[in-house]
Amino acid sequence: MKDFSRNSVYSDPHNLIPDDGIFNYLTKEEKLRLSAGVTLMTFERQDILFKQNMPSDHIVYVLSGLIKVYSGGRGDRVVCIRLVGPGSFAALSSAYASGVYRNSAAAIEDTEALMIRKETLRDIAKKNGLFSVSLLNILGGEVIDISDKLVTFSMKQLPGRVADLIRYFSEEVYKSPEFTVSLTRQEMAELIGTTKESLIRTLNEFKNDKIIDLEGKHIKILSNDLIKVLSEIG
Amino acid sequence: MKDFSRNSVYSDPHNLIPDDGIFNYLTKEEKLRLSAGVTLMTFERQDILFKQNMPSDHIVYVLSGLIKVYSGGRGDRVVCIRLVGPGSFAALSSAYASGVYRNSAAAIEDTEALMIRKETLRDIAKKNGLFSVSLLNILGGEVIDISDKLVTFSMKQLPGRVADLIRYFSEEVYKSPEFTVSLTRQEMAELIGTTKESLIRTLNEFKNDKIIDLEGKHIKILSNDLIKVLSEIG
DNA sequence: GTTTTATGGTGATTTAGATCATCATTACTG
DNA sequence: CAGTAATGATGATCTAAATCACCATAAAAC
Repeated sequence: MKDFSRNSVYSDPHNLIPDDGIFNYLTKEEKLRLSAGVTLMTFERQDILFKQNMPSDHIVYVLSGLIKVYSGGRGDRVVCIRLVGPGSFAALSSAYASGVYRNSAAAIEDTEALMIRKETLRDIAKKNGLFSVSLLNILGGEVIDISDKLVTFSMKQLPGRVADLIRYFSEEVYKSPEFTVSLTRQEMAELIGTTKESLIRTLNEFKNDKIIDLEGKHIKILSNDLIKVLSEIG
Repeated sequence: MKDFSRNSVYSDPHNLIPDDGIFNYLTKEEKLRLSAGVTLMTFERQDILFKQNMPSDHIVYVLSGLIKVYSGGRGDRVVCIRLVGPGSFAALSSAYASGVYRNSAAAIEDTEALMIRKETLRDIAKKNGLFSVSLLNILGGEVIDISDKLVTFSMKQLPGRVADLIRYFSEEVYKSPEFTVSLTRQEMAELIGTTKESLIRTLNEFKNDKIIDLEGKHIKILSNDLIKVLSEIG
């Protein structure tokens, strides 16, 4: 579904539009038109890609790196809605259902991304049914992912949520049972709706129970079965 | 955005497809084709429209009444993801991003709905760009709504969530500052991720504080300002 | 290199809201 | 119309996790 593979999908230096996934549905001519509405940008860790309530002119397509989409609420509390890696879009829903960005986004790792003018993308989608069906698939997937997260948030308690987080990292973001996270504890906590203190405690419980190996930002899953059980019983 | 007006959008008894909203983007011929893949169904309160994990053959378009889309989790805990009233779709995301229904749906009030074969809808969308752009707008709106709910769930505490619930009823479902809910306290609780006991207590606090008038299922907003403040401070 | 600012980590305390128990009331059902 | 089931309501208790208050590193800035 999502492609968070660790390297860039950007190949031909003379055409900004990657020969990849959804863009395969575009004709050569459409790619050219789209390319004219695209800017290639690089971001360093902590750089803001867009901010909540700003007019949403662009859709983001991540080529390499990793970004977080989050919503800053009252006070200094923050909820991280999702991570977006190579081959995935951010702000697609804002482009189709809002004149402003409904969330903020910031780079977690150094990131290369295409900023696609939303008007250009929408014009092309209007005329290319297969392309818009692909966009529908993507947005449908987003609805499902966020719904699942909503269910998780209101039903599972901390151990289950932390197990989910580890599964998310190993299955979708880093695609390995052993990985080095590029997020701080604070950011990890924001991803599962808790505080850094509670996250740290739960991670250490997992370590003591030999479910994971933990050294700073390096995590190794020792018992995938236990992780799955914890994730399922909540 | 959503149309939860209390009466049916279904008009012409000889054509199943309403002359309404998104269906205006279809040609006469497309309406006929779509109509061939549509069944008009009526449901009574508590009837199931579809269940989580069943193969998703149909999309639901509500003509009259009210349904809830929910996710049954571990144990007997349930989270209600959203209500769907006249003029809105259910299971659209499942149709585009999953072979099975990712949630369940049940009628809250007696409901008339069109069951639209998802293959037919997708075929038509593939060829009609304006129609699929409308679907993109709808799915984009769903992403935004659920994201907002996720943020609410992880940031606001009960008074704020109950205030949100009252706003949701008055602004989007019943479209009046005074209304009679067709949901049980249990169902209201499931909509904001709490228990019926806690919901009842909070509603009574609102009543004692003269923020609402409450008599059984009949609710009247006495101070919209306070509701808004509560909703905003969380 | 030394100060300052982020981050990681821990224990003690507090608290919102879940859970449990019980009863009243309404509404289905035979 | 009695009897059972579903719903609404309240009080007492319990608990998971937030909050608060620190300190230890690690990383950035001067």
